[in-house]
Amino acid sequence: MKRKSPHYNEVNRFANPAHEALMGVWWSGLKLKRAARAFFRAHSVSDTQFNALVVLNVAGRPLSQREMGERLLVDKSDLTGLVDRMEKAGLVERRAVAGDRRRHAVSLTAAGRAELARSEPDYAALVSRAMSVFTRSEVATITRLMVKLHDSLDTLE
Amino acid sequence: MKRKSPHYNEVNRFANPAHEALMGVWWSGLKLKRAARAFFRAHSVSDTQFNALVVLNVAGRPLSQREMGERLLVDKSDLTGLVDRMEKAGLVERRAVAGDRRRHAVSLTAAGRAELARSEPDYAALVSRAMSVFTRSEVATITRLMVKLHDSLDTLE
DNA sequence: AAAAAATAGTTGACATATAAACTATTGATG
DNA sequence: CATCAATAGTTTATATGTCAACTATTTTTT
Repeated sequence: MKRKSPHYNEVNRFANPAHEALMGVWWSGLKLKRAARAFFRAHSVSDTQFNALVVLNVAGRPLSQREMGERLLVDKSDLTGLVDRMEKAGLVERRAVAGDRRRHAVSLTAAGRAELARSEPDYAALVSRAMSVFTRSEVATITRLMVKLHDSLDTLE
Repeated sequence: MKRKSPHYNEVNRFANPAHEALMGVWWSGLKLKRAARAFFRAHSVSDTQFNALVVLNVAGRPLSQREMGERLLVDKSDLTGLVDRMEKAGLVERRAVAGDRRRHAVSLTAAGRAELARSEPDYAALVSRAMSVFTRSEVATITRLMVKLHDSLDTLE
């Protein structure tokens, strides 16, 4: 199987090993996004919308748009359009929140749950395939190092 | 220093360790993008444009838009707008390619080189700060595992 | 309680990203 | 060389993402 694009560390010559490692994560993130996008093109939701469905499902309760934004790592202003599109597609619904008229409670509809059930098995298979090159120990290492990077990036701001 | 957002592995409960690891990379990529965006807001280029300048500089020769797209992992159609904006800002220029009238050769201008020289030291400092939580060995591990993931994702398509 | 600050969401302006359809050009193949 | 395929770039439509300014509402402070 041929590579479509050069490696980031072939394109660049990194003087700083830390920079090389960071760019590896950056590029992997981009590649994951592209792979997810390509995968979800065959489904009736985008990767972003799928993630939103997962977030709502995992929460197990309606979430405000702010809460969704926190969990999806996107700006609150993006939720307006995203929830609009998903509501139009019948995947979620907005409801009024008793006691706070600023807030909307966003929840899954039956159709949203159905779409999630339809996509998840294929998605899980894709993830397994992508990660099959790693040993169990390497998988654990990735998780540990990414949590560490996560924390480091949070303290940067 | 307080965390602004919950960990991805707090928000989700992953049944599959491989999925958890993959989401760690996904979220780190998102966080890196956000950090880069915030950093470059103080400069006269965006993070995407900075990366484009780096790619041109590392190549050491004019690149076609297709070549830039390959190295930046974006679709060729995005290069039209990106190069437009950068050309308007005086950072790069398009020139005709002798022998192929389809192609444009995109190269850095003096202003582009100057912007790169101005941004790079601060950027390098930021990278060092973000990666300072890792040992030398961990840095090498990240690079190794990300190259492996890279290859795995390429063979998926 | 009145004033000030914080919060939730929307809007508008813009940058970025993809896919599909299109034009122009070049290369490959009979 | 004549046709057909591939390539480079643009355009258009749509989705995603950010920020700043704004409205409405709630909470905090005084």
